[in-house]
Amino acid sequence: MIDPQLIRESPDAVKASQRLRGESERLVDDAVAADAERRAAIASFEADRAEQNAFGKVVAKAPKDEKAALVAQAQGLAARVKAGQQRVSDAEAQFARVAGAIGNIVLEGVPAGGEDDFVTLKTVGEVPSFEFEPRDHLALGELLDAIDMERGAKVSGARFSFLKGVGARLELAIMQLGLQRALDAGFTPLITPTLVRPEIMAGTGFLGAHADEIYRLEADDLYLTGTSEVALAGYHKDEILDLSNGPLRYAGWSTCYRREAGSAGKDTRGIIRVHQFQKLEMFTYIEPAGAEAEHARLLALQEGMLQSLGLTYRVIDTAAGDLGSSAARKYDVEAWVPTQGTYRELTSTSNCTTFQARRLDIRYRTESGRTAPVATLNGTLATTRWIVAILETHQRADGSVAVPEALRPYLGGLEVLEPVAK
RNA sequence: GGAGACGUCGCAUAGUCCGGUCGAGUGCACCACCCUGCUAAGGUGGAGACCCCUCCUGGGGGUCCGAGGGUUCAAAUCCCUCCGUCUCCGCCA
Repeated sequence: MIDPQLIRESPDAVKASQRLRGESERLVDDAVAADAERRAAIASFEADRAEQNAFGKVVAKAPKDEKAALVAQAQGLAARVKAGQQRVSDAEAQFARVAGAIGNIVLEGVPAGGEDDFVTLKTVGEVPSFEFEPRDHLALGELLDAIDMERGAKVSGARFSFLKGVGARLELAIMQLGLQRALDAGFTPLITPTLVRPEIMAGTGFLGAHADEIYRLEADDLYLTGTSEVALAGYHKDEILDLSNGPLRYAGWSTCYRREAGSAGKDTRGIIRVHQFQKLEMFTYIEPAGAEAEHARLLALQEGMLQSLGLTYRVIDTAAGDLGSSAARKYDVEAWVPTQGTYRELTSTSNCTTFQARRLDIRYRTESGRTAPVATLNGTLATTRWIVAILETHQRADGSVAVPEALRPYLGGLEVLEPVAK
């Protein structure tokens, strides 16, 4: 939810943002109208209510023989109050529906356009060259006996896998490395629930346009989360946070579930796009003024991880049309995947400014003692998909894979992953 | 899964049986001032959140007793649904 005051006072700014996203500008006019109706309904109801309250006191204090007449007199007033109350709740629902459909105001400098209109901010590392025909991550994973897609399919269906042996250890090592970096940067680790209530899912903005991406357990009316961001944002729902000692930073570790409903035929080979994976996610609650600096900080932590793993990558500034509704700006870090000859997303970090917090009613106390919505930011620190880039980048002619130094402590000192004879 | 108890404006509680004087009392913690004087006690006053209006360093009104409905002129109080917490029993890892 964007700031209602902004809709009222600067509808043109909101329209400009909608234009950049390629979304409806008329929604803004509708929201302005709904807001006016909402306020008119409230003013009218409250006047009636005040009258009723005053009258109620007269009735209570009246002598018995006058009560019956007064009660009869109050009935009309009561009917008016009830109708007014209905009008208010209708008007508020309408406003919430219309205003809620407006995406977050994109930040200055975000490129206009859709998925392909991103701007590359930088490219780091050399594109690796091989004196042999490089194998893709699944071929390597099978040589190493690290990835088993066939049995994944047998047990759970397409886009499920078993990580086995060094594959399983590699996933844990990546996660542990990320967790250590997060701890060093002052984040509090959280292992989060992966099943959440509908209002948490809706509050974090995941039940909008991409609702069909999400698994739902009908019998229990719970959703499986596609990222721990959902639980991390819901964690402080309805709270007034104390940010006087600085922002709150969490590192959420969870399994993530995605239906991949719209991606039939895309990335069908290997573990690039699967229904279930592990992810370590950073999440920050901060005063709005510090949000952009924090965004840079999250991005720097992500880059530090890729650098430590010896990966070649680029950083892109996602175009407005490709932002989720909660995000005001999003940077992706994409690693070079040799056998695909392209960069693939390993991390994503979004600045949601106050949009998400407003919907979840998460506030802090300003210096003047008032409450105001906080800003929230999130960013990936490690996921299962990283295995793809690591295996392919560090492979050798014999199918073995050099372990990046940063990971070795988490693999019992292992320096090379060797093919396994089956 | 069965049975029961409970949910009050930071925390702890009163109030609910029998609807109106609850515009929600009290204690602790908090803030300001006073008194005293020294790591404390006492006194006085003030304090919450949200929304609307406004002649906007202020004033006024409304809403909030877990959430949502209902009954009523009037609901913390009566009724219904839901959510949550606790206790006991059963079952399972």
